[in-house]
Amino acid sequence: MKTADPELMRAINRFHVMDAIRRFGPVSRVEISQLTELSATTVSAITAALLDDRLIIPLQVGAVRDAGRGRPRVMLKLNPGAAHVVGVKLAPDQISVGVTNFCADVLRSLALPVRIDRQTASVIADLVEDGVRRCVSDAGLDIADISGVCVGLPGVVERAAGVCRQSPILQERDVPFGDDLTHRLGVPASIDSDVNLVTLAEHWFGQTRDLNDFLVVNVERSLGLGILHNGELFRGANGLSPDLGDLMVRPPGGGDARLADVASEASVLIEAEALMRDREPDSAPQTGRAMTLLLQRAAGGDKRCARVLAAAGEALGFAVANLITLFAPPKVIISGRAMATSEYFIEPLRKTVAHLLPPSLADVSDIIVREWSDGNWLQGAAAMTLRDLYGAPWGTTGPAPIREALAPQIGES
Amino acid sequence: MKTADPELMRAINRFHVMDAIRRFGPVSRVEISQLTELSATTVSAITAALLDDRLIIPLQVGAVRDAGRGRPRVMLKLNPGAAHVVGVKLAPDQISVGVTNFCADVLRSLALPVRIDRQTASVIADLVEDGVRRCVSDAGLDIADISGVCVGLPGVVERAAGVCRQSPILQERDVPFGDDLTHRLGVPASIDSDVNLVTLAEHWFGQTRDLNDFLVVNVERSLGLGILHNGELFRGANGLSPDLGDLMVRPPGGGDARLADVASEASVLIEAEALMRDREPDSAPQTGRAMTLLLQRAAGGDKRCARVLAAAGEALGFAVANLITLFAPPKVIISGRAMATSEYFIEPLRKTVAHLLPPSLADVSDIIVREWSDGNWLQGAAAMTLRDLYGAPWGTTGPAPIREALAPQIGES
DNA sequence: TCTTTTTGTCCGCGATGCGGATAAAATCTG
DNA sequence: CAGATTTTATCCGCATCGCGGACAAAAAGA
Repeated sequence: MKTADPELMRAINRFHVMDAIRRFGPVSRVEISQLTELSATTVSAITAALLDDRLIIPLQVGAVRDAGRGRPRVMLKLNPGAAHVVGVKLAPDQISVGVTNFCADVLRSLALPVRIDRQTASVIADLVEDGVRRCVSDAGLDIADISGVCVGLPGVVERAAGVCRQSPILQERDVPFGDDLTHRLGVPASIDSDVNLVTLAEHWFGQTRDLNDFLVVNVERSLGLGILHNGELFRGANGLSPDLGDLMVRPPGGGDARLADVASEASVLIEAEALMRDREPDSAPQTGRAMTLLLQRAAGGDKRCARVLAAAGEALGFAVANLITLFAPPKVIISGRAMATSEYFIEPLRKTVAHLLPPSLADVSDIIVREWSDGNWLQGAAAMTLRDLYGAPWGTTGPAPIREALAPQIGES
Repeated sequence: MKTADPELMRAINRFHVMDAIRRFGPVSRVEISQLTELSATTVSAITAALLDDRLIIPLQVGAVRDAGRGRPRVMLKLNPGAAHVVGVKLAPDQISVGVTNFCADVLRSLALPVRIDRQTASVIADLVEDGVRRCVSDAGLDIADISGVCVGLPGVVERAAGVCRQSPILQERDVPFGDDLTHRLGVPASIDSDVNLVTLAEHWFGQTRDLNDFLVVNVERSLGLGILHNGELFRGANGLSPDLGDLMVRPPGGGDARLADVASEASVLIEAEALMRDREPDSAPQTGRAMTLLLQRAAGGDKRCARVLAAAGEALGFAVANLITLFAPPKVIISGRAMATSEYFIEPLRKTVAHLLPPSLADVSDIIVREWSDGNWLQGAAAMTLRDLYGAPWGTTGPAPIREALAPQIGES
C-alpha cells in the first residue's frame, strides 16, 4: 500500500494543476488557483517546477489582451514538444498508427488496410512495429523521442499486465502484447481495450468533458463497453475490460444468444449478405462496402434491409436498457462508424430503451450518437499514455495492488 | 475540489492505521507499521493521537505472551466504548433495529414484525424513530450517546442526498428519509440500499474480507445488487444504487419481463401461491410460511414446486452470467434468507451461469451462497456509519465531484 | 508622473513523514 | 545475579509541503 507522504501530496496537486492546464487551454496562475482551490503560492511553486521541466510553457506575451488594469496574467499551456507518444488502433481490417505531441495533437498518422483477422500475434506485432517505426520516422522523429506507445484493440484486455486475454482479431489467448512491443521498440508500450480509448477520448476531448460518469457503447465489428466512473475508467475487478459482446440477450429457456451474434456489425453483415446476394451475386462481401450498401438499401426503402438493422438496434437497446438500469449514467454514448450512426439502427435502439426502462430511470440517461474516426481513436490512445505522463497519482493512495513502472520520467531535473 | 494538504495526508494515514487495527484485531505498533508501510515514527505519532482521543486502547499488559526476547509489544485495539451507532433494516414485513459499539458488536437488537408494505413514509419514520429510541434505551444508553444511525432498505437509494428514490416498501418517491430521521432523532442519520449494507458487511466481516472486488446479489422479497470495486462500494453515477430487479431478462421480441417479476421471492410466492392453494386452500399466503412450505414441498418431491424455484434460479442465473461478463469479479455472493440458500434454487442458477458464460470467463468467478440473518444486516448498517467515524477520507482527493461554475469564466477573461 | 489595480513571488509558520539515535523492557548468558 | 542482547517504542533534527501575509512587478487610469 502506498502511504501518504509529502511526495504524494505534491504529485496529487501537480496533477491537478496539469489537468487544469490541459482542460482549460491557456490559463493563468490565478485561474489555476481558483480551479484547483490551491493557494496562489502553491500554484506558483508547482508551475515553476513544471516550467523548469518544460512540461508547460508561457504563451507569447502580448498574444492576448486582458482589457483590464493591473499586471497582465501570464497564460500557461502545455508544451506540445514536451513529449511525443504513439497511438495504435487494431481493427479487423486495418491498423492505424498515429504520432501525437504532448497535447495529443496528431502530428502524423498512417493507415494500413490489412486484414489481420487471421494473422498470428507475432505477425501482427511485426506489422505494428513496422507501422510505428515508419510513422515516427515520417513525423521527423526518432524512435528514442517517443515516450510511450498505446495499442487499442477489441476484446478483453488486461492493461496492467499488458496481456490481451481474448480478442476477435487474435486466435491466440493471453497474448503478452505489451511486453512484446516494449521489447521490440525499446519504448514503454501498453495495450488497452479499444473501447477504453474511446471512453478516455470522450472524457478528454468530447462532449462529455465535464462529465465524470458515462457509458460508451462501441459498435464496430464487435461490441465494447467503456465505463467512466468518478472520472476514472472502470476496469473491472482484475483489470479486465468488460466485453459487451459476451452479454446474453435471451433467457435460458429461449436459447442463448450472445449480443455480439445479434447486434454487432459482423453479425448484421452475415445476415445481410444472404439478403443482398439474392440480388447482386457479384458484390463481394467486403467490409466497408457491404455495410454501405446495406445502409443505402435501407434508406432506399428496402424493408428487409431496414429490418436487419432494426433487429440489431433492438437487441442492443435491450442491453443498453439494462446497463442504464445498472449504472444510471447521465449519458450513454453510442460510438462507431457507419452502422452505429444510421437512423435505421439508432431509432429502434432508442425505442427499445424507452420501452424497457423502468419509469424511475426514464429520464436519467441521454443517449448520444457519436461518429468515430481514426483520428479520434489515435487521440484516445495517445491520451491513455499522456495520462500517465501527466503524473496521475490515482490509485496510489488506496490499498492499491501494484503500480507498474510504466510511466517513464519525462524531464528529470 | 479538495486539495491535498498536510491535513489530508494525516487523515489518509490515520485511516490506514485505524483500518489496520480494525481488521487485524489487537495489533502492535510494529505490525501496524508493516501493514501500512508507514514508518514506526509516524505510527507512533498517530496511535498516540488515537489513544489520546480514546478511539483505541491498549490491551491489558500480560494478556499475551510473546515468547520472544525483547521489549514486549503493546497490543492496540479499537475502544469498543468509543462510540455507539444504530443500524436499522427495513424489510417488507419487519423492522430490525440494533445498537452496536465502536467495534460493530451488536449490543442490543430489536425486531418489529410489522407489515410496512403499505404504510406511508411518515408512519414508517414514526416506527423507526420509536424502535431506535426503544432499542437505545434497552441498551442502557441515552440517545445522545449515539453517534450515528444508518437505515438500510430495498430499492434505489441516493445515500449522499439521504433520499430514497424508489422502494418496494414505499409508495412515495424521492422520500427524504435521511433528513427526516436526523431531525426526529437529533442524531446524524443516513440511509442506504440494503444490499450495500450486505456488501460492506461482507467486506468487513465475511469471507471476502481480503477481497477488494466482488459482487453481492441479494435475494429477498426484492432483488438487489452490491458492487465492491477497488475496496469501495460502487454507487453508480449519481450515487444511485443499482437495482437488479429492474433488469430485463427477455429480448424485446419475446415480451419484457423484469427480473424482479421472475426471480424474486415475491414473484415466486405469487406463482407458488396458486400452486399451493390447489391443495391447501386454508393456508394463508403469509410471508415466511409460504416460502417455508414451498421449500418443504420441493424437498418432498413436488415437481411443480421445484420447477417454480428452478425457473427463478435460471432467470437469476441469466442475470448473474451477464454480471460476471461485465465485471469479471473473483467472487459473486448470493445472499438471502430461505430461498436463496435452497439447492432447488441455487443449482439451476449455477447450471445456467455455467452454461451461458463464455469460456474465457468460465473459471473467473466463484459463486458463494451466504445465508443472511438480521444480525448481519445490523452489523452492515453499523459498519456503514463506523466507516465515517473511522475517518475515511476517500473521495476527497479525486477530481472534483462538483465542477464549480468557474469554468465558463475562464474563456471570458 | 503618480495612483490604482491585478498578478506573481518571497518569507516565515506550522504540520507532516522519515531516518537515526535513544530509551524501555523483556530474555538470555555467564 | 548482573551484564549483554534483542525487540519495541519514542525523541530529535531535517526536509518537504501548503498556506497566509508582505512585497515586488507590470500594466492602465488620473
